[in-house]
Amino acid sequence: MWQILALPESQLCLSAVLKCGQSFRWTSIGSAPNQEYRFCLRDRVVCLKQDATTLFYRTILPLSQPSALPQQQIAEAETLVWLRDYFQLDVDLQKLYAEWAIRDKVFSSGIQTRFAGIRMLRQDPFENLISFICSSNNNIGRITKMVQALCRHYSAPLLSMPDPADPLIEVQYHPFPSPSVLAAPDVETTLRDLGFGYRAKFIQRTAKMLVDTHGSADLAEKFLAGLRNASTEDAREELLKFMGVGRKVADCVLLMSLDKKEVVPVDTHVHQIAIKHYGLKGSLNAKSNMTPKLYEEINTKLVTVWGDYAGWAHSVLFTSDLKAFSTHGVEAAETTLPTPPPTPSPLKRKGGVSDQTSTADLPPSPLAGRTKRRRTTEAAR
DNA sequence: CGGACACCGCGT
DNA sequence: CGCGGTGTCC
Repeated sequence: MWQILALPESQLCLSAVLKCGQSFRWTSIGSAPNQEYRFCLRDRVVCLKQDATTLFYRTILPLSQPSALPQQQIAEAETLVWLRDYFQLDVDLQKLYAEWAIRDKVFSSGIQTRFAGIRMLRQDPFENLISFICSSNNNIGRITKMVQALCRHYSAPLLSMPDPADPLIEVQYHPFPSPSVLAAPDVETTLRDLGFGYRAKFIQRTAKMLVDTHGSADLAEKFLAGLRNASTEDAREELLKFMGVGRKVADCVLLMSLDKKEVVPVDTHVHQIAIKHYGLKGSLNAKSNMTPKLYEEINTKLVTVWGDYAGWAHSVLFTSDLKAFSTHGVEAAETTLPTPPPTPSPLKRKGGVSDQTSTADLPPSPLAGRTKRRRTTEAAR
């Protein structure tokens, strides 16, 4: 039943951090052995699980007949191809980490070992675009709920299965809705009622603009995916045309969906990291507005430090700074390093400047120990 | 062009 | 009050 997901480096199974795009959820595959993580991938639900040494996957097809073994094998083969694409397994991550460690002391002193195996996912452009439109003035926990509400409300469930943690609960797996569905005029009102606030209009307008411009949802999605072949500057220019998409959101989509590996999205959080570790001017206390000029300044600096995969490096630093991962890999680092740093995280911020990454911002991780599980019976992919 | 300011709702 | 910002106005 379970298939082996062959990995280019063993560390991935132990400490990969997966940001499941549409659910906008950070989770660590390695943090809770043998727990399942599931998400919709195109026409199916994919389950991931890992033991001490290996990452496994399996495929659940909708309406799948009990037998049909050949069909299942074909599906597993397809899933493997898609997972390799989704995890971008052809990118040699160890080589990248080695380069970052040479270029950057922050990497070589702790981060490199504690946060090994973190790779950028190649996420669907449309769902990622909408997810990040939701992210303005917002925190991860609420963004996750909003995107799940979007899926639950605007797409039919692919299938339903018992919750791995509690088999008495059936979980419905909804794919991300199509642009044409979200383009309907009444979507704005509905999303407002669902608590999306001013972002309701952005989502509806963006979806409508996509469908109107390209004629159909299918062509719209093909257009977005086609931006993978455009230059970073051209692709960014296209993204900035959408309502609710500024520089930060555009850069997130460029990096996480459009293969622009060098792009470093700058938010207040990254700003703090840049000040603390990379000599950017600014105060850790005063919240200065992010001007285009300052954005470029930070961006340029970080690209200079990290090189042409700067966006990937940024993801590692970002994860290491999340409170939910503040103790991640600390013990491993202590046993490996002769002189371990006394602080749990070298990047840990001080003071109450922007404490947006408290654990309360994060939804319960499906692979982390479940202490308090929400009663929701549906899961957006 | 850069600098204010509002924007929704939720958590602290 | 502030949040992993953006549109709009001046």
